[in-house]
Amino acid sequence: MVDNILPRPTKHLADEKSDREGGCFVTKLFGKRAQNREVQEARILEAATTCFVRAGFHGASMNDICSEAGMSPGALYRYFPSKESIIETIVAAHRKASAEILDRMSAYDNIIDALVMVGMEHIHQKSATSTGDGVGDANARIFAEIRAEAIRNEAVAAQCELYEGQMREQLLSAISAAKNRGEIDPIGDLGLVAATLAAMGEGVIMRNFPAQGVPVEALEPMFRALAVAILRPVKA
Amino acid sequence: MVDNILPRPTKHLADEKSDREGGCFVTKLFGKRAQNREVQEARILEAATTCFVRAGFHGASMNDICSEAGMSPGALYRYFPSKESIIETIVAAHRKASAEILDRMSAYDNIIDALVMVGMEHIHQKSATSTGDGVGDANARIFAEIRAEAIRNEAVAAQCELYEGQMREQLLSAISAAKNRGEIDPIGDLGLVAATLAAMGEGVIMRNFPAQGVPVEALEPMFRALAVAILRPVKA
DNA sequence: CAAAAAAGAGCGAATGTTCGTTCTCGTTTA
DNA sequence: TAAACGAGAACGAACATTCGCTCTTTTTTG
Repeated sequence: MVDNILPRPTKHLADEKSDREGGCFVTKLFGKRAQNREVQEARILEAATTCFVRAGFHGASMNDICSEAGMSPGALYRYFPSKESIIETIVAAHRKASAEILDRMSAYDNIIDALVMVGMEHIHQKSATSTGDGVGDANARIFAEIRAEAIRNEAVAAQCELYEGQMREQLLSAISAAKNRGEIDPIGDLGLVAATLAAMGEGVIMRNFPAQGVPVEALEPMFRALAVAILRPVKA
Repeated sequence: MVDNILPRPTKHLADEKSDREGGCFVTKLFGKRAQNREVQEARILEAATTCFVRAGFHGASMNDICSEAGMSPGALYRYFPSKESIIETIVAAHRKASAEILDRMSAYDNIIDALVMVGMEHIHQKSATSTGDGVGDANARIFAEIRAEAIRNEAVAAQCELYEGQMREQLLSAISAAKNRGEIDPIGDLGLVAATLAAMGEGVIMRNFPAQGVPVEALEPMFRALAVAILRPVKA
């Protein structure tokens, strides 16, 4: 899955050569060829995301993706070794983008505001592997697909766990810090409190209210009420 | 060899005959054959549910379902005309079971208690088309699968909408009744409030906390806090 | 009521299609 | 000039579904 950096290896002389000429090595990493590779990979991921949003991971065929990317199967398979690897890349990008939203919590000195920001940013989030001009609810659709896929696909589950483990930790440490400085008085066990907040937030994200005509601003008080109810800020 | 070419024709006298003797009619509806049909259909649905929980709607093949049901494809296809129809039947049963939990809300004179009951009952809910001795989290798994399938499959989306429309109405009328009798002071628009409650509840159900070692009782205060935060009961 | 006919139930091999992937070969690039 | 790129036909496996057939149950007929 990771070794798609050197398609069709024929490894026997490769090491000798890269030892022999260093210029080749630099070209490999930063030259036109390498740049093109990145561009093509991005093109494939974007096309795949479009197809997956439309038909799901299993409903979209490799031919669909090829057509969407304007590429033949032979070409596409030079960049990704399998459909599975495309799915895993997209899942990882999606969950990573979610995790990065949590990084911004530290900019807030108020845990409630921080949580509201996390929720609202997720609502606004665009699919990490598409350039925005597709269906508006692409992110919510992909998210539902990922949750279902994680149940049956171990590799996808591992990708989710990788980033969601980080998210759990960040959430937990933010909450316990707020508790320690006397800002809140959460109901129940902190781990459960964090998990419940995350699960309830996910429920709203998946329901994709903006696509149903609900204005995004209307969701802010909902997130705030949720955070207040579970964390119980103490009066100043 | 050649003369058995016409084995299954001749429907022409059927109507006359069923008019002639009512006994046939009764036999058709309640006789051994009809009973057997129901038993077989249930057997297929249970086997299909097991396979779908294990591998998803698209990951499970008809052969898998046949093996699980101890039945040949030829036999199975006598009871369901397609895989699609099995999926739709299971989806409808699942969503119907959810909707029926809401029916019990009317037994409560307190809207908060009623909502907590709805949440907890969903946590305890077993898949409607299986006889319980399978994986404990079958219901949550199927639910995630349904949500993803509803995005791409119009028929499944319609089944969901049918029952979820009922659920929305029940929730909305319960909330507005409580508001009218001065029991609560909900934040924001009632429709949005109901939708948010449902979405957040779904998030918890899908996360399937009991399967992750969280005791079910621990979830009750979470549901209660959620309901209190969104509906804001007024002090007596 | 017995015999005959029809319909139902079941099996498992066969069918036609779709799909992910690979192969072959011509073209471009460094 | 050798490696990378790319196109598109081809391949083999898997899949949902159907077919031909046998055996059993129900219904009709003489």
